Amino acid sequence: MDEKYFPEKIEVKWQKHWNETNAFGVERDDRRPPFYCLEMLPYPSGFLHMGHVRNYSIGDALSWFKRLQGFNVLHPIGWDSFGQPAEQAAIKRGIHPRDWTEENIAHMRGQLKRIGISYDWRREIAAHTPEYYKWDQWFFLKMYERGLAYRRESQVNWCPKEETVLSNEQSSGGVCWRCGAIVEKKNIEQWFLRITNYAEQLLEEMKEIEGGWPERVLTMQRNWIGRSKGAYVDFAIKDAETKVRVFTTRIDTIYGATAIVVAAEHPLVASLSEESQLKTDVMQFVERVKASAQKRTNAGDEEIEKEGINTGLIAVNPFSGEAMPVWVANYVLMEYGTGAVMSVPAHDERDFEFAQKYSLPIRRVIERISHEQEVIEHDPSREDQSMAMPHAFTDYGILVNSGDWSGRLSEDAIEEMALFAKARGFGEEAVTYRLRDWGISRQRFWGAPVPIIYCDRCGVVPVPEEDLPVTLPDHAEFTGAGQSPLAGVAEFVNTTCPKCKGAARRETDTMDTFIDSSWYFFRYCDPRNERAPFDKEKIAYWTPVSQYIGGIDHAVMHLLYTRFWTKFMRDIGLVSFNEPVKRLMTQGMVTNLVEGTGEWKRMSKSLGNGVDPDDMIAAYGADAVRLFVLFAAPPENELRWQETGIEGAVRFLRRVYGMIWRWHERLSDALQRRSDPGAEEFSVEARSLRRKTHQTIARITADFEELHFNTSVAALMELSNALGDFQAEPHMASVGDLYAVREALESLVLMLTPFTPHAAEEMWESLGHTGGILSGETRWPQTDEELARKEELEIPVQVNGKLRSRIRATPDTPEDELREAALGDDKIRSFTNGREVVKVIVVPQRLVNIVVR
RNA sequence: GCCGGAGUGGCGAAAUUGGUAUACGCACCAGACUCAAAAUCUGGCGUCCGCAAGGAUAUGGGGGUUCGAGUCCCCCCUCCGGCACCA
Repeated sequence: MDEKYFPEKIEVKWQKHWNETNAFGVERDDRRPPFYCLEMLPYPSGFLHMGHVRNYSIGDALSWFKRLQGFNVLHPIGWDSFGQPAEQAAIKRGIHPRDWTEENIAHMRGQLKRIGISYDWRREIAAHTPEYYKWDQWFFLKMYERGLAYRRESQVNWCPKEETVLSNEQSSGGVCWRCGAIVEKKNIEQWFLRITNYAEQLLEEMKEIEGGWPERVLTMQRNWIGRSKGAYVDFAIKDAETKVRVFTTRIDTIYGATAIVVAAEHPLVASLSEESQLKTDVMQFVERVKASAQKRTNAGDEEIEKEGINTGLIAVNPFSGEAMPVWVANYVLMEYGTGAVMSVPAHDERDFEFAQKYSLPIRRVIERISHEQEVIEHDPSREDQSMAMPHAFTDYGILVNSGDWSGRLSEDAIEEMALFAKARGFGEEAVTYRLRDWGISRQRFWGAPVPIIYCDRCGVVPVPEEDLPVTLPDHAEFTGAGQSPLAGVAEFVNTTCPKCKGAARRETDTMDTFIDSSWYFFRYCDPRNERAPFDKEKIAYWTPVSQYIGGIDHAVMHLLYTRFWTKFMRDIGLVSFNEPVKRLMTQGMVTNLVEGTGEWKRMSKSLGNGVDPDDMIAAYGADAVRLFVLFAAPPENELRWQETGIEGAVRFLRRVYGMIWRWHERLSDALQRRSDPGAEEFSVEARSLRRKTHQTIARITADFEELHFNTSVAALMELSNALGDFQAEPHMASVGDLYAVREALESLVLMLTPFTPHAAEEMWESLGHTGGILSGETRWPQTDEELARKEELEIPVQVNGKLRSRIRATPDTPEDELREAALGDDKIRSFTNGREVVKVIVVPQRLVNIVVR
């Protein structure tokens, strides 16, 4: 041990030690409890940023803690190495995506090792390797077999900048999740996964993770799935064989329907236009709406002005028999429900706005319950009055003007009217979802090829399992044009049909990279398996993931897909649980001041407020950086980067290191073989130090379970402050003193391990232990409740709830003694003098409150 | 608009879940060491009154429950995040 703390020296030394001893390598071991600590796998952009450092520091702290508690801790890392940036590099610089990706991985791997994150590196995986993406393709085939993967032409979200399709999740808010370009609509043939089959389960089984996942993530997923319970109702079209089906959550308002409104893309419009029954102005309107919908964005735009046109068709309300016009309008979405709605202006804001603009009748059919009597008896001109309403009345209430249904409550009518419709054959109860099927085709090179072959004779033919993987060619031309570069590689495209052996073509689209990340953490459990994605027994031991840590940006995309994937894996018998992740923590972002603005913003190159982890490690050491990152804020909060904060972390480490230096010789030789001192050998100060030690252990152990790292560090600082205040000089210390100091230092060092593993290893060695912290029987320190108990307490005494004095007591001073001591206290007497004591509240070990009048 | 989260010193934040509000750290101020600076160490640090002892006051605002509220209940305000013509 050096006298001074030299992080660069210590860190290299222990990283080498861990590497040589395979310190973090684990295997399935049925005698030990597993703990699976997982951080979201990084995209190999080339450089680690502070967000990564924070993510992995959190995971590493938890991993070390669980490891020291005796768990068999799986802590792996890998690379989400397919995707767009590699292909951009290929287009711009003519470098093959694979070369670019692998160079980046090599560099980032080195960075991770320099931070000293305790990964089992033997389990490292990368999505772009055929050994990995073979299983992406395998899963695709399994879904195809079960009808969960299908191909259809549809309007998709198209990123004009990247020239590729985006899934619904990836174009949330009308902009590309990656580059921020405004998303366009385009019709294209592509592959989908039937995630909507799992909509109900994705919602229902959330119950199992409530409490373990942040509320806001669950809420976002709930909103995204967007379950809505209501009913379908069929409106017949007059003088035609056809009818139009609407979806409504408010069937109770159906007597107030004064029009049917359909989307521009609605089949009714198309079919009638073919028969030339539609007027040309309607046709023109429909084309105009369709065209503007393609350009439409809702990224911060104002609400689009509602527009519509009367088709001249007449629909018939199946409940009332009333006839009403059919309109086409831009505010009805083809993608949701049936693409047709019944317009009830009196009870829906949008319909109200539309009706006002086009002077459609507004008829009130629900009244507020409290005014029920008045309304029915004193308001004969109700219809006229409701014409003047400034807003729609959207609450539940009581039905009026609704034929036989008048007088019913909305809640009851909603159920009964749907049943009635079903009995009469013109409708039924229905549940709709906002969730759409997952479009996974990408017109890109750098992804897993969709394992499908098109044969002129046999049609769509899946690649046989034994022919997997369908590998990417070594050469392709990267032009950036709007189709997959694979289409230009003849030896890839041209193949033989697995069925008829005739000439055939391969699918040239690749799969969304979110497929890679939907199941990667299962692969970590068995990363080199060549016969299956993983061994079932192995994942049964390790999964579900005990704790997952990552950014909030994946709250909907990745975390929804992986839940879906797990449910599918369950259905084909690969796992026996519903949810892949028991506990999720979403870390806050790392921000830095943007120069000249006074604003804290996420670190980024373009804002010039980025901080390079390598620079920080070079300046302060990895341990100090990690300590600061975990101490400065609770993990889910924003972390404001402050270099003075790191300096504080270094100061603390130097202080602790200095204390070890001061004591280590005396402690390691004098106490090594001595049995525990008797109680009488401990001075008051030594007993007090031991108390602090054991209180700290208890506190930190509890904090770790809740991932409260910041308060853990604070507690360690307190313990080190207590050690600093401990007066004895090493050479004069009594046996009791030495024992107490040793206990405090060893506990301090062990509990520092999750935060500053390199420094902890070094100090642990200085205290006379060989082979490293993980060797032998080293364990997280245990609290001795007896020693942690306070010997003497200061009990606050309040008069009428205000603190007025304190009295000394022991933890087992009986209640009445506390009461007498409080009442007898001089200061208290000055407040109670001449007043009547009404009541004395004594909370043992806590406080006394005297109520006077 | 709907849903979720949060408002505590100059700043990041604590508060054993109803019991001493502001732990720990950063910044700042004073002192020691130094020719000086840095580093280090010691002390101070919510606000107001006071030389002090001490007192008053304070957890976004208002009300309530309670012996006692940052914490529980009601109303309001502000900020952050998500979704948004979803019928």
